[in-house]
Amino acid sequence: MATKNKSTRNVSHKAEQILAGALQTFATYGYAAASMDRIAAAAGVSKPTLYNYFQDKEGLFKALINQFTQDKPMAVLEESLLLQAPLRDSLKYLASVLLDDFSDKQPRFTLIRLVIGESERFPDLAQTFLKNVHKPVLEKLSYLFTHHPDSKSADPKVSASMFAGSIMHYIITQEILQGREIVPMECDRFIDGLVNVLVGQLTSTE
Amino acid sequence: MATKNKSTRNVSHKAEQILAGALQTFATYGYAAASMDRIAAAAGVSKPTLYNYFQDKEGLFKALINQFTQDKPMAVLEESLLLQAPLRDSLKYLASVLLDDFSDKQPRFTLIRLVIGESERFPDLAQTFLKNVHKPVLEKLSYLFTHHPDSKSADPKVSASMFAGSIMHYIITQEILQGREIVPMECDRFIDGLVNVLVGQLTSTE
DNA sequence: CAGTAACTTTACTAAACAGTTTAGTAAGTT
DNA sequence: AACTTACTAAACTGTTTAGTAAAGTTACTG
Repeated sequence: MATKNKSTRNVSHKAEQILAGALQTFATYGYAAASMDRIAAAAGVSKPTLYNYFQDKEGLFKALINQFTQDKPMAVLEESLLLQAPLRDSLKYLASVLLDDFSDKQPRFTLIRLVIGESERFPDLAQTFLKNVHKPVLEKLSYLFTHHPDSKSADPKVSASMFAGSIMHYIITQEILQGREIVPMECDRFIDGLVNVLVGQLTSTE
Repeated sequence: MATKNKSTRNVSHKAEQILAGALQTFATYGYAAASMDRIAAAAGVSKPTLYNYFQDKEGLFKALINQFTQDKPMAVLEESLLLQAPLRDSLKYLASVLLDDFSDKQPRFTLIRLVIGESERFPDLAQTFLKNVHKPVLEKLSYLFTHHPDSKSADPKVSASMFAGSIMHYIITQEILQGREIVPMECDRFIDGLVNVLVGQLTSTE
């Protein structure tokens, strides 16, 4: 009785199973080259079951991307806490959260690659990504650069964009484009330098 | 007699014609969903001619991407000139070159999208992009942050990465993901703020 | 004029694809 | 036992695909 209860509480267990297989397959092949047969096989599910849970390939893809854009990466972090800690520490913590801490890491990077790569064919997914994932991050950073006592930022929105942009660019070049050998940059060194530039490196030697 | 000379001097005119059609088609559909028939039609060329100039679809795609990674965006800019001008001006000029000046703009952004989107299937193209396009930009910026008298950068490589990363991120969010409405940011304000943070905004009010 | 090279149109093959249908199975419910 | 729900495996439809082959067309060249 530990392994079953097929149709009782498992209302959407199959749906999650399908989404997991879809993520793996879309990540490997991209949207167009990922066949529904392969997705079904990767999910351990028959093809008609795919169409039982999702209307068509497009619907499955959109559901997959939308699922990822639901869980905001930094919702955990209270603004009040970030304002109490030294700005340097808060930013370092935010950087580490965005870069690799918890949350499996690789699926998130895959999502970014898919959203960018298919943005011409699925522009609404790009908009959703910006609205649900990117914009909240920017706003939290802007709030921090505006209200934190340590901040001397002349333009908090630009500072926020630089912070988020530098990190997203780091993810793209190092993880997505696999540039660890061609343009090497150690993660901690990057975070340190990034925070130093944005908050001023005066307090570090003291 | 003004329109023809079919096989005389036009040694690779057809090849360029095909590449132009391929760019347009790959940009619209992505790699997998761009059919050779559509590419031929877009290029104004018959399908067998495609295969006369390129071995197969993969070869055509690689040739297209490699063509773009040949012309470095900042090869024009002499290091000596950049060192003589105020750092602020040099950086602003570099930013405007990377963001929109000359070079049609849109094809370059399309290239970035394709390289990112297909990086799983064509990892060697991603490597070529990093080596031929991204790395030279980083090195020129590093050189500038290291040797320019105005520069007080504690870690020039990180400063270079922040500069290039912020601009690439701006291109991705604003142009590729079409975020002008959701996360608006005026281009000049962004460049000004970016340069101010990286060189210090002291000299601007004076 | 004959020849050649580059191209065209047309037609084809073999495979893969999205999506559907059919037939059948395993389980829980009444 | 009969019914329902949820699934599976397999075959099938119609379309699209990459890539090739054949035969005709155009224009330059000797």
